[in-house]
Order: sequence, then structure tokens, then C-alpha cells
Amino acid sequence: MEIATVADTPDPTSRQAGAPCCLVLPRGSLEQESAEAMGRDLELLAHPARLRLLSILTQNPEPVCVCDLAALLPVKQPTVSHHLRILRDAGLITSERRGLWTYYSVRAEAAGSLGERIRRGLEHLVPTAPEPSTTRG
Amino acid sequence: MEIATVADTPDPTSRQAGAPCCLVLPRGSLEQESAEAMGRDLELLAHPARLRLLSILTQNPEPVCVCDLAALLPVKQPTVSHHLRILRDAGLITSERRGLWTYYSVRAEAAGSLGERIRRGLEHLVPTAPEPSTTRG
DNA sequence: CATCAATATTGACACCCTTCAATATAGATT
DNA sequence: AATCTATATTGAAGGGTGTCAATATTGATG
Repeated sequence: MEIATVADTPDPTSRQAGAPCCLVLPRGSLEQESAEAMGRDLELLAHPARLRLLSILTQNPEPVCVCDLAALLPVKQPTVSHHLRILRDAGLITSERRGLWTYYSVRAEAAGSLGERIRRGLEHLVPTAPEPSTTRG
Repeated sequence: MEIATVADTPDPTSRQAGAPCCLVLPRGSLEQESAEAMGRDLELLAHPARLRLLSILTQNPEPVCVCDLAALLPVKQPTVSHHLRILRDAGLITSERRGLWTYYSVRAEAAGSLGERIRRGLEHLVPTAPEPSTTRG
């Protein structure tokens, strides 16, 4: 006896009221745990302030001090510190003190693998455009 | 007179207390508007239920009814309907009624371009691993 | 038309997130 | 040490989000 999959739903109109639903996940769809992990990755980035902070630090070869970062964002300094802390707690950036100033820089390896995880997650999430065929038809 | 950029910050210890901060964005970093747009894209996906729904629908060639989706997620039916609505309002999925059931399917074009937007955003956001050099060093 | 099944909506609750003023802390400078 | 500067932290306010029970809605069926 074959196990039915969701994808097998044969003739939609043939479904009987009150009949149990099919329960098998389609191949390639995200498991609950993967979805939770990817959700956490996305939440981390899902705020314009954090996106800009990370982007500025990534595009800068040199560490950047908080006063510069704060000047570039439309929020007050405590809010900038708040978002920097979130990024740092996540391991994406580091800070070092230089006199009165704190300089932040991206942790390339951690940020790079975050990006890779998201890219890989997207492959299971959204349709990929089929490559344009090289043969006509 | 050259305009100083953040990246130019020359000798960090030479910064004078009370001096104004440098204000120019590094090339390639996200502008505020792009960051807000990307933030909205990410927020839309930043929940495990929506990730799994979208993933299941993307991996399924056929539309899937709500009862099947609800059976696959660890939340109650009203919550599933809630997340489906969010995805539908965002244009990522569509629904069609078949008798008592509502069948959802992914809108491949919309979901695909969402994925592409996010991939492009990531390029400005996280370091890309340098291609391994073909010459030894 | 009365009733049942599947889904959507409503309303309420709890929790989390963002923001900022106020304040604390750490370091420089006189 | 008194004071100034840059940053971090605290605490409170406001708004948003996720969840579900209850209910409404829509369609099928006897």
C-alpha cells in the first residue's frame, strides 16, 4: 500500500466531506525545525535599522564608530546601540573600544554564513525561474 | 575640497573629542528606503508558519487545501487562515474555492521575484566569500 | 429548509518590539 | 578630582503580532 502524499491529491472534487486529510509533507519543503531556524535568521535582519547597520559595516573596510553610525540612521543614539547589541549578540558584528569611541565591524565569516543559510533556505521557499532553454521551441 | 567618507576615517586615535562625525554613506550600502523595503520583504517571511506554508505550496505542483495545510502545522486552523491571509495579501499566493474547501497555490512569479529581491539585497548586506583563487599563494 | 462541514473572521489576551528620555558608565582632559 | 564626551543601559510608553475560542459564513447534502 502506497502512502499518499499531499501532492497526490488526485481529483479535488472527489474529496469526501469529513474524510481525513492527507498528512505527508511534499519533498523539499521546510521541516518545522528548519522553518524555526530560518525564521530566527530572518527576524534578525527584518528591521531597516539593522539592515543598514549591517550593510554599512559590510561595505566598510574599516571599523566604524557609533557616532558615525548614529549620524547615518534616522533614530536616536540609544536605539542605535540597541540594534547594534542585537547584531552583536547574534555574532554578526564585533566591537572594540578606542578611547571614548566604540568601533564596530562585521564578522565576515558569521555574516557570510548567515547569508548562505538564507540563500539556501530560499531554494526551498520560492520557485526558481527555470533557466531559459538553449533550444528553441 | 574632497568630501570625507566614513571609510576614510584615517587614524582612529586621531579623532578629536567633540568633532563632528563623518556623514557620507559607504558605496554599496543600503539607503534608508531600500532598507525599509527589504525589511518588509523579510518580515513577511520571518515566521515559521509562513515559511512552511510558502514552502509547502512552492514544492507542490497542485493547489493544497487548508485542511491539509492545517494538519501539517503545529497551530490551530484560525491561525493557519491568518497566516495564509498575510501571504495572500502580499500577493504571494492565491486561493480558489472548490466546494467546501479552499485551495491555495503559490503565485510563482510574485514569489520568485520576492526571492530575487532578497538575494540581491543580501549582496549589499553580508560579505560574499571570495572565490577560491586558482593560483596558489 | 435544517443541518453538517470547511474556512474565514472577530475579539480578547498575552507577549514582544521599538523607541527614547533619563541615567549610568567608561574614558579623556584639565 | 572635577568635568567633559561617547556609549551603554534602564525603564516606561505605545504599538504591533501571534494565538485561539467563539462565531460567522459559505457551500453541500439529506
